[in-house]
Amino acid sequence: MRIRQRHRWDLTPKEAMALQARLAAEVVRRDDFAAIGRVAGVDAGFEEAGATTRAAVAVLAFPSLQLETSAIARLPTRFPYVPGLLSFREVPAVLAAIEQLAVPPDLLLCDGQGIAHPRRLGIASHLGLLLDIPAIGVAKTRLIGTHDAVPDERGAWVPLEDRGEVIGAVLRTRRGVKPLYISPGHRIGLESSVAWVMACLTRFRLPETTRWAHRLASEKPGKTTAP
DNA sequence: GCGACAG
DNA sequence: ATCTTGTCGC
Repeated sequence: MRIRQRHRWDLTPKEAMALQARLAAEVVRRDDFAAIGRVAGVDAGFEEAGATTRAAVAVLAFPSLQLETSAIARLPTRFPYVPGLLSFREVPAVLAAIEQLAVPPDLLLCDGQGIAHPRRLGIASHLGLLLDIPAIGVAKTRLIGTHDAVPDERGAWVPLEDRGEVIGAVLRTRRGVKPLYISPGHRIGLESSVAWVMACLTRFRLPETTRWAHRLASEKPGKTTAP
């Protein structure tokens, strides 16, 4: 799919923060999509001690959750990891990977936060906005916000709050494991976000989309089901 | 000034 | 994220 460049990427951390504040106003926090038959997972890994960013997108058919297609892109890393500015480090490579897809996915599950972010523009919101595709943030740990204890029952969740606003959900995807931090990215509400993440789970802590994307972005090459 | 801090 | 072996538990 072709992607329209909406802004530059060679920004200073200060400029990046200002841009986030502007883009956040455009994020749609309610369901805005029709039938979803293809769900994609996106993630990034690093090679050569961080000099190269390797992004991957894995497209799964829904509801079968069978891998339909995937794409990988490698780009020179040009932004440091700064809490709150993760998208400026990973999104360029992710866009390069998604650009290789013939058909755009109907829903994106991103590694990281959606609106559960200081300026309400985590990587899932930023990516969803740039592609104009519904997106959900699926993070393994917390960036901001407070919450109560999560019942140790698969599917149980409690609201994640910040400054008097509910910005996400802390979801137990499996008994006995650390919960996931789910937050709307773009064009989807909180309850739906939780429901879609649950719908992409099988027997593991992470949804299949995320597992595939992470594998493609970080697994050492040369590994194959050899006899 | 002192912690917290997605990947 | 990444550097890395064995080990505890279902």
